[in-house]
Amino acid sequence: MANVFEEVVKEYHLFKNRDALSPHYIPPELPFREEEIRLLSQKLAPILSGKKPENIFIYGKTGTGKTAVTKKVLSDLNEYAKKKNIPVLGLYVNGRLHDSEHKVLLKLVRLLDPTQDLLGYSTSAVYDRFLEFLESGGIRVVIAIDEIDMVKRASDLIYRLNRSNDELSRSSVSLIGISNNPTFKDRLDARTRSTLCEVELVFKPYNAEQLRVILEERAKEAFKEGAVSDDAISLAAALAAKHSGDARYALLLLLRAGDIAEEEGAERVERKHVEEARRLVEEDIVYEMIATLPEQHRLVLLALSTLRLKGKGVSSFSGENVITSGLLYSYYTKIAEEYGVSPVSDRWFREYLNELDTYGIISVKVAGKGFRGNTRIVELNVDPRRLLQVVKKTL
DNA sequence: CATCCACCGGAAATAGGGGGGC
DNA sequence: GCCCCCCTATTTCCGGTGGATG
Repeated sequence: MANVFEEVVKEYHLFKNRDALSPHYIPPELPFREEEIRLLSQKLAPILSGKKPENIFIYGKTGTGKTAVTKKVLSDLNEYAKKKNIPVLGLYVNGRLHDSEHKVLLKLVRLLDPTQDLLGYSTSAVYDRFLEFLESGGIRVVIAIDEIDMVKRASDLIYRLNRSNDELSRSSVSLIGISNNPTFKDRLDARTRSTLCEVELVFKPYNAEQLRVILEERAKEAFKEGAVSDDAISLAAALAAKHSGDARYALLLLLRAGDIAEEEGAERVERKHVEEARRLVEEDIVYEMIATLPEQHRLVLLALSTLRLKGKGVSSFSGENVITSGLLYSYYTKIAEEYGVSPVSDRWFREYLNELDTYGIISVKVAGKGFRGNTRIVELNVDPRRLLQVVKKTL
């Protein structure tokens, strides 16, 4: 038998460096973010002459380059400081991965000194070690906390880190908070807000033209010469522009389109591959959302898709089989019991239906003729089989 | 036409969980 | 550590809607 890996590991014929399209890849150049880079580095520059930079709050929608710009500036800062032998460090922490004060502090200590393992120590012990380390080396740090809105009790963390400047004489701590949640800032108490938001940077979404340039540049990295048509790139750019100017989405489209083209052995990535990729990506987003829905919502969807697949429903005056909310409710209660979950009241069930409707997963409409009063019928907007798979996996 | 039915959705009551003050 | 308060999720209550029914 031939080596199994001969089969599985196949050569790409279109991709040169597929990773260049991955969301984690930081390109050497960040087009259309020169101004943001300049501002950010300018605000951080005092740290190189022994002064504490102001704290900075960065806000912008997903895929506007916040993370890439911050990482780029921090890595340049580190590089420069190392070269000039200045005790300065830029640290990057993702708040989604380290979602509590304690976890962030642990991560910081580990970044400063990978040999330290403070698992199991109290928060204040970790904090003390952190300060000790800074002060002993006279190190000034900039701490960037990405997706800071995901950190529980973020204001405590901000307050504590900022206050550490009172206890440090030779060193300092500056913060960069990054968020794409517009309500995060408002949710902070006034004191924390003024602490964190000494300087504010807003990243605007890219437009279609800018996205096209970004994609072209990245495609040069990722694909072999002539392996992508201009059409494909323009379409991906246009679609992403509609998708609130999200560059990450644009890159994902191109990546998936590339995969599809590879798969079918096409000569080039064409428009149709991007169209196909878009369907896939869109679906993925929907099913991802479904998988992370609260349990009760998923049970409602489970009940609905099961009914649909069984073809059970009430026939309307036009002869179609439709599902009324009342019918669905009684079936949902049954399903919930089966899964050992106590069903919610019919009133709240109706709220669920409305929510799922605003998400676009289902549609509810007043039935009109053939049904009493304001009875509504429920329709499923996604494939019931796939939904069933996704939901059952999570129950 | 009067009444019924099946459901809609607002408002108030309640429960449960977490944070903050002492 | 304890208790209270607040916020959110949910239930309870109930008047409303509009076609069906006889």
